[in-house]
Amino acid sequence: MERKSTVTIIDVARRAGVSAGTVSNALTGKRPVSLETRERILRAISDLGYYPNLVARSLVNRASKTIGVVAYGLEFYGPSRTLVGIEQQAAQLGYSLLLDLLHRPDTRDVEAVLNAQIARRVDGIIWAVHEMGDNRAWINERRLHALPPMIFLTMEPRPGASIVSTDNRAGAYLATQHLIDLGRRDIGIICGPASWWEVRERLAGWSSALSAAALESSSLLRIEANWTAQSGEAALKTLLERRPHIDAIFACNDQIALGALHYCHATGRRVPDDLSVVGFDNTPESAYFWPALTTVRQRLAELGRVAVNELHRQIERKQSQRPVVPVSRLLQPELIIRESSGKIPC
Amino acid sequence: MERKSTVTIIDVARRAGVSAGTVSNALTGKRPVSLETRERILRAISDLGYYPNLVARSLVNRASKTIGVVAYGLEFYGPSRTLVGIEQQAAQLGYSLLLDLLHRPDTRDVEAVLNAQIARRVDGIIWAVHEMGDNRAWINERRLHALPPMIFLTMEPRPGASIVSTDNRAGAYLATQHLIDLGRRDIGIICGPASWWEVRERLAGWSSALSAAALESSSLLRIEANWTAQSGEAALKTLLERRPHIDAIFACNDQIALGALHYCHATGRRVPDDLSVVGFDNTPESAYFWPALTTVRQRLAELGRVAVNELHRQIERKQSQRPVVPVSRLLQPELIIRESSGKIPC
DNA sequence: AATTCGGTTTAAAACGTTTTAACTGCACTT
DNA sequence: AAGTGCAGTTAAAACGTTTTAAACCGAATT
Repeated sequence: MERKSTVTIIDVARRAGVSAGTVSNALTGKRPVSLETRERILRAISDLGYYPNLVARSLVNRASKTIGVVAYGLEFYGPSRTLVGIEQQAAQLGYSLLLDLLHRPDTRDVEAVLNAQIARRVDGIIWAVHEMGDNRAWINERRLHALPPMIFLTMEPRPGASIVSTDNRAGAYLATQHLIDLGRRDIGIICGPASWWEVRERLAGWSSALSAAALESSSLLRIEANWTAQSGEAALKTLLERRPHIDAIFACNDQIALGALHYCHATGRRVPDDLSVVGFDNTPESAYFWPALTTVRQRLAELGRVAVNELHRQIERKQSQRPVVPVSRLLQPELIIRESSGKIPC
Repeated sequence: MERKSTVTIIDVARRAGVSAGTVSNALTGKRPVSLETRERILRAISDLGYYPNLVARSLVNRASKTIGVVAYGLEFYGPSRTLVGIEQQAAQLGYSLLLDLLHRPDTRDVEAVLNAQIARRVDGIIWAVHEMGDNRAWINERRLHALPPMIFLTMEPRPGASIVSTDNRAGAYLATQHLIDLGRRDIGIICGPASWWEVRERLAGWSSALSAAALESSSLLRIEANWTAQSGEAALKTLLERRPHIDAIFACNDQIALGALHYCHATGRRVPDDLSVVGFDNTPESAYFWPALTTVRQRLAELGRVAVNELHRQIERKQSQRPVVPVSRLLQPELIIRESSGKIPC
């Protein structure tokens, strides 16, 4: 069990009185090795404390059993939760993770990071940077074809691209419909930056629920925040100055909702009676906001796991020379009803 | 700029009418190449769209420009924030990150993950799993000596180990002293699991501040929670049943504090008048709790950056055959005073 | 004129695996 | 008795770099 300076497959071969190729075969099981020599080899391996050098293996295999992950905003709940899901499933399937973070989400110039990952011979890439602005301008079918298999998270459908995403539109619809069902009639939305695709989807869900109920969804009821509690508080203030009789708010994430709750407390508004509030994400803390937050649950870890599974399938197809067909998946969110939303008091 | 199936350094050499070694020299700059041939080489590189294969480079260099990160609990604020710091500084210094997550924080059997990282020839490892129970039993000076350079986060000092950590004891002392200064006399603590080293440190800080002020720090004033808001709420309930006249709480993280606030609201206690609450971490949301939370700020991203810098230094020393001397660093936290703590009302 | 020298360049040998193609025995057919 | 197959093994050739040791060349020194 001693780990010497560095013991190679040749040392093992020598000690087992066999050739390096045979040791390799015993290890990978790709071709048969007699029981007796296998045992001798295994003993030699444990005697010497041999552990195969995966770098050398990657070089000859032209595959590294590594998935590249490109992410942004890991300090936020959504992305980090998703990463956990990615790692779990990757580990399950025997992959390691090579992690790169973008420092700005709207980076158009992705060549450097893409090249760095490819240079390390990742078998596939999960692009976990949300779509916003034109940070997807570099994607086209021809380009994708020249790259290793890729899965994009949270992105507008595009020919040739495999996408895994929460159904944001459905989630926003659920939240809004819930408020309508409670008798709310003036339902505002505090959304994230409209340059984000998922925000536009949530806006669409909100406004289609309102239209279906013949309620107003004018842009006067809509205001942008930047995902933080601070911006949520400021947004609600502005919105209420503009439309004082708003009786419900759909906040596009739980932090924004938290800021909104804070503003209500500070100005003496009662939640849910005067103003009902619904968030999005179902962060663990949201159940302990005051009052406990009604919100839309995304299965973020599941998102990551699904992405890895799909990527794995594509990698296997590619390595066996079969054609890779892009597949996209939409995950359905779910409404969690708590105490920040309620009927209009009589 | 065409990316062919795979273009190697030999293709470049051929096109530039030069040997592979010279291309390598031009690229790495390790030995001189005449201006004229360098230009020819660079042109060939861009003509062919060549990008060096880092796997091959790692094999011969026996160094991968990769840092291994072993973490736990990435879905929580602390660890994910730290990881962002690690990534930033690593990218700055030209390292990639190989990420492995433990699924249980108290895993004693770390051989598998350690071996996997070493097999991929990481240049160094950041062990970002907090110390708890005996999950550090495997560490000893001899063992460390046989491993690549390692930095441990948040761990009790040990001979031979390099450690980077927040000064948890000092942070707890700050929080408690603040409550004492406000005139509070019955100061409880809701801590995380006492098997965690950082929790024991915070307990020590709390009790030493109380002792210094000649106040009680009996175990009746102390209760454990499991870091979640839910457990924080339950803990405060129990604590108040046991000691009804408690007038201040130091919560060992912001989530626990959130749960405590929630319980106060639910039972009609006024914060900060009836009960002052101080948290730990300074999560972005804590400023928007109701009331805004007084808390202890840890510089988590900085923690990660410091760890990478120190690891980098050790890697360089090791690669140039100089002795690697372990170095530990304690980062000082800072008290952020908001509205959840206040003087005893007259 | 012969020697030395420093800047460039190169062919070949690593790095540690897997794969290929060939070669054993040996049992089984014909 | 010769041929066929098959399980097991091996030496050598990849994989795509960097490094080593040697060689080259023109200028400067003796």
